[in-house]
Amino acid sequence: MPVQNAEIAAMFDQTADLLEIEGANQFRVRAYRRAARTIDGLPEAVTAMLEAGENLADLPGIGEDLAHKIADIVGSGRFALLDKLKAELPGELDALATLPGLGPKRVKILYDLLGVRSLDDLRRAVAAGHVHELPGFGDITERKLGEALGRPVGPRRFKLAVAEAEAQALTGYLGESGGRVAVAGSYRRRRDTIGDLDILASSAQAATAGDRLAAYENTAEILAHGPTRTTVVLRSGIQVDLRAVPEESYGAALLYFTGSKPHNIALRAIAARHGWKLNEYGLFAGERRIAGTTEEEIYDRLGLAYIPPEMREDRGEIALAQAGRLPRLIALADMRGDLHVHSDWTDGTATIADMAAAARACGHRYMALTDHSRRVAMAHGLDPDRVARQGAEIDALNAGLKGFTILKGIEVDILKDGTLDLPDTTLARLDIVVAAIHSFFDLPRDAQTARMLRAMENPHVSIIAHPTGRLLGERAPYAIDMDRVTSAARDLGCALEINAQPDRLDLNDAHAHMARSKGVKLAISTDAHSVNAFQYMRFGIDQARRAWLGPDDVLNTRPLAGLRALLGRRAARAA
DNA sequence: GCCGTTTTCGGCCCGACTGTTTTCAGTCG
Repeated sequence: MPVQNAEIAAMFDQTADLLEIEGANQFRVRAYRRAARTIDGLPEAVTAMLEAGENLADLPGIGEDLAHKIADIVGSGRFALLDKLKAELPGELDALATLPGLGPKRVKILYDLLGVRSLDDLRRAVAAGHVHELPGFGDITERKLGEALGRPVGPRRFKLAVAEAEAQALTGYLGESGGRVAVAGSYRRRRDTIGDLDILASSAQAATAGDRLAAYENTAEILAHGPTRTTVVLRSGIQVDLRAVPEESYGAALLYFTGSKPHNIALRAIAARHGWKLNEYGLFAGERRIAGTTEEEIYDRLGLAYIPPEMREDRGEIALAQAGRLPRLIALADMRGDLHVHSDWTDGTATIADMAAAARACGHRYMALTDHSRRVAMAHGLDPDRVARQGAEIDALNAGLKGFTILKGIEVDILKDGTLDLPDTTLARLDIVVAAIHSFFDLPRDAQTARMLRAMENPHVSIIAHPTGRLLGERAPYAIDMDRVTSAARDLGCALEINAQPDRLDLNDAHAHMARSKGVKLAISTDAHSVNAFQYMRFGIDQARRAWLGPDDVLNTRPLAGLRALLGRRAARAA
């Protein structure tokens, strides 16, 4: 099986971790991390790029040396430098460094002086009281490490929708004291999950915001509390970092704390090339502040078009902003319909009429009713007869609707062998066919990919729903070769879905970006099972913007006639 | 290890907070 981009990125990240522990040149460490981000964000498989004769050294952050190393990894499946580092630093030292308060230097001290190689080793050393005697350690550090070891391991991430509810309550409370309050960080970049909330407060008495956060009723623990920065953990477990900044630095601080970190580093490098300095207080020429009140003036001064937060990942957006060629990103207002909707005919909670009314209340002009097919027995999936009867009900409803249309659709199951759960004769009578996998999640990668491709080859299939099957925090995506799936989607004229359910957000941003770069059309749909679920559309829009999608990339920005034309083009191949 | 409006070597983003120190290193974002 060819080496995946994510595997190469993981190897480089681990190499960076271990190099750091060894005390290697920090810029060499950074080079590996940057290369890992580049590889991870590529729209195409590295193996395919090499086969096509492309020079990997042309990629940002990858030079001759790393290009050769990547080629070696692709050829052998192994990375010699990483193997060597693992031999020199056995155990799970990189995992140790994820504990709060432990970085590369202290991990090295623990390893050198106490032989600590794993979390269990450290647990024993703390219990034995050996840690506080080490240079650079003390009683407080030892106690905090003991506490951290007692908690579940791994950085906890929260779904965007969960973080949003928490953030809105908190900013409402903080805003009561006056001044501006904004949530920055990965929340503002609209990542699908959020590690912590970065909140910016600007007011005449800026420092009081920190005091208010410390006194917030949902604050469970105060980790740090200084004049400009306060860090707490809320009862929900979400960590909150609050920075209080003066009004004239608001834009610089918003830019800085929105990140991403690689984006900031790239901006600072541009500032440095002008002989300027960019920090969270402004853009400075010597002592003189030349920008900082707004993000816009900083981008402008650096010779860049304004980059929307969702694009700030250092995935090529800075070069586009320099050239004035940033794409016009899709917005919620562009959406004209929803193409994945359930009713109480299967596992939805509302009637078709009520769902249509709710979709219409969102400003939509159409919705595709796509209930489950018979294979999903638990949801009372539709057989051909019920599909026909449902179609009659939709005809009757449409006759009474003005300015809104219910499209006849189905979410048909993709069976284990890639055939579909309903006969072509049934599918042919529908306006739109959404196909999805709901079973056999653990097939081997090649088999799962072949299954998906076979389903896409059926010309009645308009859209593949939630193409990786992931449930955030609950179920990993099934093994599937998205490079091949997106290429097949392009070749076959089949669209892929960005499922807007906060638990799914599937395709994710990177895969949707890959699809867009190949010219594949996407549908952004809520998979609504209730009237309130149409509100989820905005989370799908978030991920679409992170994937650089514009209105033209998306099926359901089209007026109904335009949508029918696009769907018809696919169906015409069937005839 | 990368990279070039400082162009093939010598730089590489920058500041706050904590704990362990007694002027600062490490960590974090």
